[in-house]
Amino acid sequence: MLDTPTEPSKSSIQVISRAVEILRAVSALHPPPSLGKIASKVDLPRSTVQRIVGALAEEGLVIHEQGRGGVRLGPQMASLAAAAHAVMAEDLHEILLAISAETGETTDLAVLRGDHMVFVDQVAGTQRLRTVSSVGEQFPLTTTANGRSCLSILPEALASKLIATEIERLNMDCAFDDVRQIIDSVRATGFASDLSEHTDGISALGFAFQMLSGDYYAISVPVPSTRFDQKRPLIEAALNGARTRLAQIVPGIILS
Amino acid sequence: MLDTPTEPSKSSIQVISRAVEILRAVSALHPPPSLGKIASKVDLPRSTVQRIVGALAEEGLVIHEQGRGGVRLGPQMASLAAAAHAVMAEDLHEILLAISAETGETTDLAVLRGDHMVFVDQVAGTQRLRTVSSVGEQFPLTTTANGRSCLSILPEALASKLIATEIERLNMDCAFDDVRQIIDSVRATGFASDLSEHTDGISALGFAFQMLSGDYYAISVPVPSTRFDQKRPLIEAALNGARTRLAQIVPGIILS
DNA sequence: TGTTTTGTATCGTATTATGGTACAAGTGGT
DNA sequence: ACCACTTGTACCATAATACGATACAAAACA
Repeated sequence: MLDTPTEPSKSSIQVISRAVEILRAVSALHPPPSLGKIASKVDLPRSTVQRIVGALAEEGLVIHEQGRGGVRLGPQMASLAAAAHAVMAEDLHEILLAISAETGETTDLAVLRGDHMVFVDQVAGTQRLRTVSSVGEQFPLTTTANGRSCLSILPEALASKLIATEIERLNMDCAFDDVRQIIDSVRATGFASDLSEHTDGISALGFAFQMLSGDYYAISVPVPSTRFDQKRPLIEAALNGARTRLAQIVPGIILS
Repeated sequence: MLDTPTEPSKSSIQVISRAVEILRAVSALHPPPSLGKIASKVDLPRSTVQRIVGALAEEGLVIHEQGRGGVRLGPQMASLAAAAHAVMAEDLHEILLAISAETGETTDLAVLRGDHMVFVDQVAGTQRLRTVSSVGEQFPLTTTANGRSCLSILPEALASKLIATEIERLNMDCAFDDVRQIIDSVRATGFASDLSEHTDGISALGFAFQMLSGDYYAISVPVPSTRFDQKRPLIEAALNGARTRLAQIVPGIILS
């Protein structure tokens, strides 16, 4: 039909491909687009767009703006979204379990929310002496392994802003460039560490990734500083395993 | 092809309907289902399911579990999900704007997270003397309008548990049944109120709803108690307008 | 007023998805 | 070891399916 030089467009159902393309267009175009706008954006006949949008609307994936024309993502989209989120949460939890099993240490999952890291999941370690922190707790960015790892993959401007505000907020005695240097070394090694800098006696190792939803997550393994050096290779191996696992289940994910 | 006594299945693209059905099946079946499982669940030939799943996989909406078979919701689903969430947030913000314009008062949006209400959005009122609270703040359930409205639409068991724990946590002097009675009256009137019970001098009126994502939200209008009685009819009207607006843009929404 | 864009509907055509069938690999039971 | 069953993958003739040009009323823009 149309030569597609950019996309091989292998063998699959065209309608679904087109429908997804339309959904993307709807979510991208900001004043709720009309059928014509969508048609020109995805380069399809208006009538074709009409049918597909009609089908999507019947499923509740899009809704026709009441009154004047316009198509927006619908509530059923959010419903499926929630399901997808739950699945990802499960996947991440399994990854935490694996890390914890390999290292015997506690493993944490945190997400960047505003200017804090917020713990959203945790798997306790099997060691007698183990670190504790609770889901929902908030942590700073510049002094923790997960915060630092997130900073290392954030856009330059945003990272700088967050660092500056946190230095001011916490009245830290370190200089802005000190933090920058730490972040640079995180980028170089792929791992962020925290050597008793946030909590005395606790060190941590971690890495970060950005979900396709746009959220920044970080996995970190905090351990008592007394055995940190000894266990570090083991933890790094486990974290690398988690990284490859993540890359498998989320193609195109941005890893630290 | 097949008689569909339950569903008229008007005129639309079957593939999309089937694809959505399959997506739902994938998200519902808990051990990541195989093609066969999906096929029997949605009552379609395996080969058909294979093609559709293949197409969905090419779009990243589902992924084949590595190793042994199994289909899960994919990362692109979460991506679209995030877009849908953003759209809903915009819609809600517009509703807040409308309420605030109609009443001249501040309007808040809160979501139930764990055992707290968390403010997620706010539109400031135009009155000289206006209430203030900040996004991210947390509020208890039993003494606030938005908390009470959420309790009124929560499943009975969960609501009871949350009420009990909060009474204990806050060392409240009121009895469990007192709160239950308040919630019952919320159910009867459709509005939850807070008459200077949470913050002295501030009263509020609100209602709650459950998004298709499963989250419980509440919209509330806090006003200085001095003018609460006078403005109450106006606020109720504005809130009712918001309710109908919500029902329009989110068909099937559960309102308080 | 005229002109463009909106949503909606119809309809003949051939492109499209269909689903029956088949095969190799792997699993669980006996 | 076996068999029975399910897994993912592939092929292909068929007709049902989605296609898209065309048309129309209404509303928005100029």
